[in-house]
Amino acid sequence: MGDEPKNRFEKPVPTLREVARLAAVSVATASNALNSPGRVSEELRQRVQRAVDQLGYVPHAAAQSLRRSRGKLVALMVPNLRNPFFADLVEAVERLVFERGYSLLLYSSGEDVEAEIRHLNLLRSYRIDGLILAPAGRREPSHSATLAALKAPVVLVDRTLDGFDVDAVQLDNQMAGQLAGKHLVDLGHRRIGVILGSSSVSAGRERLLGFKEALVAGGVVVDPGLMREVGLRDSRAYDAAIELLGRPDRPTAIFAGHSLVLLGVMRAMAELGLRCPDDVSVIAVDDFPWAQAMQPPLTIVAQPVPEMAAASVALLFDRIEGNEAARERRNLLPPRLIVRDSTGKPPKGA
Amino acid sequence: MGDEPKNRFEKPVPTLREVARLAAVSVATASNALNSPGRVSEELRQRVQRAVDQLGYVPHAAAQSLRRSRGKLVALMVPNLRNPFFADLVEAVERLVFERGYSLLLYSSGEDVEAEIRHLNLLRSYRIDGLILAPAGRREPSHSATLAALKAPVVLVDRTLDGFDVDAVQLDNQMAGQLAGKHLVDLGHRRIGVILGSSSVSAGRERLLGFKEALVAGGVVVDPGLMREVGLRDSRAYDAAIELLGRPDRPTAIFAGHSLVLLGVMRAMAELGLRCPDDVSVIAVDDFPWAQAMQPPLTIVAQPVPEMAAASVALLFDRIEGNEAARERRNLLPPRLIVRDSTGKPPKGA
DNA sequence: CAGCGTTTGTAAAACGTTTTAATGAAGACA
DNA sequence: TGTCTTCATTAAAACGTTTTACAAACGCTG
Repeated sequence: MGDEPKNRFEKPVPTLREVARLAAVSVATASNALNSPGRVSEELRQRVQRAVDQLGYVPHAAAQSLRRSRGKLVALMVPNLRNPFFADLVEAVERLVFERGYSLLLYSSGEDVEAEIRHLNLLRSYRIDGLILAPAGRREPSHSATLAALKAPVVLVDRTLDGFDVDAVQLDNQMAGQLAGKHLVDLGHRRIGVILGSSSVSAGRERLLGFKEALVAGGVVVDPGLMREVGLRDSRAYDAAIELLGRPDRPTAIFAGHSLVLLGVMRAMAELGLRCPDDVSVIAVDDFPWAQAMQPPLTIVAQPVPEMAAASVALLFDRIEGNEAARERRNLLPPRLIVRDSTGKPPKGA
Repeated sequence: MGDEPKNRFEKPVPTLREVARLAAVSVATASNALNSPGRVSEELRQRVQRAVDQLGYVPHAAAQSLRRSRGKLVALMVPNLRNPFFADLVEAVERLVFERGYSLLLYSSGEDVEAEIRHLNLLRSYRIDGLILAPAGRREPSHSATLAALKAPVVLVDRTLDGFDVDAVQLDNQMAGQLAGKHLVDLGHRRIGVILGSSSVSAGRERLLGFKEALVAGGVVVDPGLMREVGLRDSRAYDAAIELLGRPDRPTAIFAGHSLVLLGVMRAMAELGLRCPDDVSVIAVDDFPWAQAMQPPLTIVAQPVPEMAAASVALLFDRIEGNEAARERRNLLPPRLIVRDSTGKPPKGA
């Protein structure tokens, strides 16, 4: 009954025109009062401000974005939010981006390069100001064109796309591998298993490289038979661990490429009734909240996530704000070895 | 060197005008060909399509959003990405939203109601089509106005805002509490400690309510002295657990309100050298990947995260697509008890 | 008071779309 | 043949801003 508008939302959103009318100035003046207060007398500025407050005016981002060509919009794409490293990264990036008055478009590629490309294409519509990308995997031929089509600065984080000249922020993965390798060698391990996420992502390759270096430097021969490369699904890490730890001459220590692999390894050890570190020492890259609540608390090579987030955002906004000067910059951040109780001397018999 | 444009991005993004020109039709026809193919002859449709492909045209979301009043933009705000429950939720929601051709603006309130309000206000500019909100805490006076100012449908998830008539998707938290309580009572526990996140979030209150019901139904008296309410920071859960488990008549079982609390409890038990479940049984709400890799694997009341995500998105798009019919709908999803090894009979002496 | 730079304000164009209303062409009908 | 429909196409207005270019008013200087 009645002639009330069926529309659920009573009053339309106030526009700048109405603000201007209420303040008895032109639209141009209203706009100036808000954006370049210098161009307008103090009196009018206040009048406009009052009108804004009274009406609860908020600028229409789409209209602004159309006119300027800046949408105050930044995109972040990660492979997988279930990986605590990326969850932390997203949380930190969101905070920093918000502080600058920007909003964050979030995409998850699900570790699937094709999905990644599809997402990037949808993204084109939004005319984002910049993109922070943790790529799903190795560089695809289409990457180049797709990213260029964005026409916005790109910062790569965590993983790189080979031969791609954009800014990048990464863990010093080689050093991370070295830290882990040296730690195990120093403890006296000589037969060491490695389970890697995927060597098709740059981070994995480099971690392995550093790890091998450390072993060689410690006079340990690296046995290719003790290395496994699982995809990015943890169940496969579990299988690999079962197989590696089930053999008669099982390794005395395992190096896991990242925390999701570690998850599989720990499940496998529980399954096989192996004790840590008494039977097998375990170390991995990627700290995460649960690492210190495990029994035993896990020895980890930690990534400085807040610093990585800060560096990515800083690099990105540097470009956004038009500092075209430098060519691409690569920002390597140092890992930190956190020794807890999952690593110890190898068992006597071994 | 020479007279190349200094601008880093060579060609400007193609516009619909240029598509139209290339296809030798008017802009209107080009637009129609893309949006309402029925209104245009097949021949022209194809010509336009070819031009689009050739130029790599992508519509300008801001311009579209200005003209229609639909931006293909949905916002999701969660309290904290470090909580694996929310990480999973975001991942699932992103996928579903993307499938519908929308993009996701992500915000994290950091469990801070004031930040939440600030975020919501920034959000107003974007004229989003809808919002999925997991509120940081209890309802604030400003919530009502702030959400209304969004002028977009809102779906609450995980937590509700009391007395707020919007669609909501939640775990049946009371049942979750009951499940946990009944499980412990059935095992024979009588002195049971409870550590809750915060009773100012609806989920916490309801879990506690159900838990008590189960105890009472099992003829167990609930001892208020064994209940602790910690904020949302895990360190406080740790302190509470240390205190509760340090007393001479320590409880034989602990019920943790959610996984971050559980984290504190497990650290405390390690600290105190208590074995699980031999000394103390532990159960919590919120499954997470690491729960089954712990020693022992943890008994958990799991939330059906994918279903919750699907329900929220479905409810939201139902509104977005204009089904105003119903009044608010509340969608309670059932929890599932996953019995692993962290719960057992109480120790003999107790 | 003429000339001139400086403020302060505004009208109007522009951004890239969608949509409404108008145009014209081609058949159908008498 | 003229009129009436239908259909495909388009010109132009609109969405809510920012910005450019100009006008008016003011304060100086000589």
